Amino acid sequence: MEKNLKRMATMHKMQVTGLELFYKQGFYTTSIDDILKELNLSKGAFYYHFKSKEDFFISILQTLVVRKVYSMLIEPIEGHENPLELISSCIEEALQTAEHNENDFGFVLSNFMNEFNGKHPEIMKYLNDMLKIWEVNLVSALQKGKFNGFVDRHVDCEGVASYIISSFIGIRTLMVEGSPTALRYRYMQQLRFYFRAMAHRQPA
Amino acid sequence: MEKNLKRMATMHKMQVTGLELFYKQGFYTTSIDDILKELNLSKGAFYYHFKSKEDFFISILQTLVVRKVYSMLIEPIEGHENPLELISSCIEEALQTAEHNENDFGFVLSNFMNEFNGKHPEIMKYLNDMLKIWEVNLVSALQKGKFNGFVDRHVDCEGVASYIISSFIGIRTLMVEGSPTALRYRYMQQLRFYFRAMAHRQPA
DNA sequence: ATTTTTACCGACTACTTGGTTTGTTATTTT
DNA sequence: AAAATAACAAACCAAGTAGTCGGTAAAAAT
Repeated sequence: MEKNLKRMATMHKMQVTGLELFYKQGFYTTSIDDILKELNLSKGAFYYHFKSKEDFFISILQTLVVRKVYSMLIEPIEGHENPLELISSCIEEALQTAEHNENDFGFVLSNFMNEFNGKHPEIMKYLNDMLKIWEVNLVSALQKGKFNGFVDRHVDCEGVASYIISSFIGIRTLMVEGSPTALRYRYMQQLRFYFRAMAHRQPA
Repeated sequence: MEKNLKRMATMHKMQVTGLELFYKQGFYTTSIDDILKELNLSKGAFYYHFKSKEDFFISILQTLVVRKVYSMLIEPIEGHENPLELISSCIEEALQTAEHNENDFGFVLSNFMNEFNGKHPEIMKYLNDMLKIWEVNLVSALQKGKFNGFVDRHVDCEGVASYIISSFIGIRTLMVEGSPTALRYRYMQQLRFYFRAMAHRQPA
């Protein structure tokens, strides 16, 4: 067990640094040596734990990225309050986090989708699945909101969910360059305007 | 003059094939040899016309990409009709074009922004400038729409413009995988819903 | 105490990359 | 016709790249 701990610790260190550099510099433009140099480890160590660079990346998706997505985008919208409020708050927080992170390079999922598109179907499937999970949770939150009288019953929940995801991917892409604070502010105003238009009309 | 024509022709061929492959496979993951192989040309030819790979790419941006953006996103929204109609039609057409293009890899500008972010400030500036041009034209179209009584005067044109751009970038990223037709349909419905909420209330 | 296994080192291979350089050929210019 | 130049071809180079492999120190198992 003690042994396994050491193994896990080294693998974890590599994965964390790997994600950092892949996110910052891209997968294909980051060499394994780049990662190993940062950790003072050697090729031997890497290929002892992982069988290839791709295998390494997939393990990062399965361990680190999936958790990030859950904690940032999915868990915050669970609950019985007004989903339109939950969702907009969740997105605003995600944007603020990105904004205060001096090294922001966009939305992890869409960045990698962009890079692996047409090159690696297996990895694309992982990324798509994660987005799908977010979408499903958005849809069910909205449907629950309908049931609880927060959301107008004529609203197309699937449509709204994918529109939310689209605009989020886009604003995250825009935020990497240009003034993120102003962008976030404007974006949130429009998102809330969009949400108000589909809120349940309270009988006066 | 005949000479200059030949020169231009060869350069143009290289740029077209270059854009094709860079767009499909990415800039850093496409070698110059890949492009030259497709054209049965040699390294000597390439470095006779262009001084580096980066220089080559910038020339592609300045000649091909800029025109594409203008003809697809900017010219269609010029006019004195209802800008909300012009914009939604323009976007729908852009999405349909992408959809029927069997080799679609997303929105050219955001794809490249994604790839060059943090790596090449000069190229990033070119890409940002093009996006900015689109934004400025969207804003002025909306403002004109206000003046002509198509758009509600309380609308924040800058906010709407960047929200449109965000959602477009996002939907184009999503469309590369998954069912583009369904995505486009849902997206356009939400966009039009969003637009209706900001249309000038006709006095009944 | 001895053997075995874990976790790692670092040199090495085979290959690709952007870019240089030295030709070569057809076309102008003189 | 001779010289010059434009437009390429192709061999070449240095710097990387992912991945392999023999070795090794320390810990675990026997």
